Amino acid sequence: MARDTSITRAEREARARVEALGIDVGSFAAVSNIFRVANAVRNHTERTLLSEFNLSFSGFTVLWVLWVWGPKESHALAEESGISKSTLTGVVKTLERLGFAARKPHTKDGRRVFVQATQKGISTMHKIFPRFNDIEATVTRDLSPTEKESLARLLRIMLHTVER
Amino acid sequence: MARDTSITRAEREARARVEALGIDVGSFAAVSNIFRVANAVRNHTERTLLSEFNLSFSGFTVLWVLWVWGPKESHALAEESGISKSTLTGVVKTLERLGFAARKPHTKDGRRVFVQATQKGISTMHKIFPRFNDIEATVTRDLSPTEKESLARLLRIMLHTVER
DNA sequence: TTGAAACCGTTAGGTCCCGAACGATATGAT
DNA sequence: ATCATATCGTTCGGGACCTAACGGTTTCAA
Repeated sequence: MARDTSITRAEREARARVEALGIDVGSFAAVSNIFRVANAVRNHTERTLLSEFNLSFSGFTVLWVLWVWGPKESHALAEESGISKSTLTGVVKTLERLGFAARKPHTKDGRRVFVQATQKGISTMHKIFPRFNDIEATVTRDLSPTEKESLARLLRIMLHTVER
Repeated sequence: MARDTSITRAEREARARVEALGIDVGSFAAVSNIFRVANAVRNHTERTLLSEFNLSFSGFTVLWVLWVWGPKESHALAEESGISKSTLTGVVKTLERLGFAARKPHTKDGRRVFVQATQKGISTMHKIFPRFNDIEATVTRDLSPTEKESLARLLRIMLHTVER
């Protein structure tokens, strides 16, 4: 049986409304579907996995960054996690309360603060990440390995365009 | 000059950390790059365009759905916008305060409520949407039309997998 | 050495966001 | 006709999220 790659009713409706305005439908389709997929996967992950650990998606992201990169200064951690510095303050507070992360003042510069994952944070990531990857595998199960690679490649091109 | 399609330093670092755990790297790369791109484009759009109209990205999305579909009941509007019913209540309140949307009670069923875009809401969308599409075109400018179509197609497959 | 400028993380204020619980309304079986 | 059940939108509590403003710290030039 052929895979269903047809556009959704919603997308068809949107096009009809939008075509009159001289819109670039190709860009529109690409970008709006990125939002749809990201939103769906994020919500699903929060509900079915992260809630079990009292983690928000951002909390998970921040902890993941700390796990991958080791201790990081706040501004760099916020940047890498894709959130603002002020949001990070709150997220780290929550991670501290949960015992997943800790603050560590800079020895030389009184303004700067390091954040690092605790042992509990790391062992929790060891529990969560394989299950997170299961979700990633599930939501991409109808793509071939080549298609997954192609998808990642196209997104990397966009990322490169956007981030500078 | 060849386009830069290489993985980022962050992604390389992540792989090193993660490969020991028997992770499906293909799914990981595809999904995590979706989040990165979605986040970057969303933030950029809010800062450079939507803030001008005091709209959040969700507010914009909801108004966009109303523009495309016409009046909708709350539960369907929330579903279509990818947010919960309770969140929608707040977003619609904001849209009402801005004069972009209005509530309309159901004539037969006292529980149900219709939401619709006002004239001001519609004319605002006429202003915003072309500029939103400009952003979409910009962030995809390094993709060929064929690549954009391919990207949208792969995402539609995922959407189809996730949404049922 | 002292004062302006730059930089760092936090706080303040407002909206978004969710699940759970709640009141109001409708439905359907008895 | 009644009462349990289902459904609808809202409220509540708590965290996430942003920008702007802030206080503390460092840097660097006069």
